[in-house]
Amino acid sequence: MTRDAPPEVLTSRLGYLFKHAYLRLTEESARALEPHGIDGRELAVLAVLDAHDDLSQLEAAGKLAIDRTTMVALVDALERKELVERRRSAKDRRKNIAQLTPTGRERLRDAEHARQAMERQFLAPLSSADAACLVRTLQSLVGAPTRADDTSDSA
Amino acid sequence: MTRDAPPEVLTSRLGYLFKHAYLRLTEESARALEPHGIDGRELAVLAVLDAHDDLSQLEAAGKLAIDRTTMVALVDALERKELVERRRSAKDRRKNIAQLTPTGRERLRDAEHARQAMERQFLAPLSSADAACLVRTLQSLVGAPTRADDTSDSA
DNA sequence: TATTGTTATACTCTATAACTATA
DNA sequence: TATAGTTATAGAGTATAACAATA
Repeated sequence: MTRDAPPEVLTSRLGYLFKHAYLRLTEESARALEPHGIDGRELAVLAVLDAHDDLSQLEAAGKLAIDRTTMVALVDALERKELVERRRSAKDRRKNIAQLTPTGRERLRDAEHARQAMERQFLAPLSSADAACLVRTLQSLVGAPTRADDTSDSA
Repeated sequence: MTRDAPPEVLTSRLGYLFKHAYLRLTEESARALEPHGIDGRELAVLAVLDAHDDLSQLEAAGKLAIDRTTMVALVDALERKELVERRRSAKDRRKNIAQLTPTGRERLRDAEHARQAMERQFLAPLSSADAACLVRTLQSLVGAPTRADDTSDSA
């Protein structure tokens, strides 16, 4: 792919900026996590399962804002890597509780260090004030209620 | 999809923030552009073709950082909508020059207004200083050379 | 030989529909 | 009847390989 410097007509667009920031971070994330045998999405799953006790697949999917069918494949992969175990909930036998194995907890810790180092390097071109502003504004935009949320759960 | 408030373990991740900012903006963009019959990617193509004279498909693809095979389908769709025309370059008959039709120029103007209004609304939760900081830091991160660029054109 | 556009193909991510087992 | 997990399937979006026309 012939890669030019992006023209001003693109870098003034929020859509272009978000997309390419995301793409660049995903690349760096894959590079940083590759030695740990997982990708950024899998790391996020591990982090959520570690942060909340006894989450079912559906509950974890809800926190991650991913579909339950996507969650199946994600847990499959993590189980194959012996980082996560499924067990039926005793209270509700429809539910699969997904929990980290001891190996999974180790992997999470190591991979989180790699992720944090990657993020520091990613933000290195910015002043610390600008980096803080970026994170804060993104949190505000992502956490803020969507227009679609005004009525019901339409998205 | 059961949508929870995202837990802190996710909103502290740059990957999560970029991804969901991008997803939210894409939703709003689709909504804002829908009356104009195009999506954000098509609008970006129109804007690039309008900003540079006599771009070939490959040259436009380079500016947009998309693959030439993707460009074919994109120009196909825009040509079907009679917003863009292909013509063979007289200088190099391998090249297809893609240029806006008069209808395409009108559509670009109208859709750009819709996009700008959408972006203003999207950033409305932020102070104007924060909004400016967000755009500036994103431009810095996206425009800055990637580690992969240090050596050659590997990505 | 290399480049441009094109087509066919495949891969990833995601969502929808339908099935099963439980409730 | 409704819910949780699963499977099959399909739709975006993107990339690779191969081909025709042109350089």
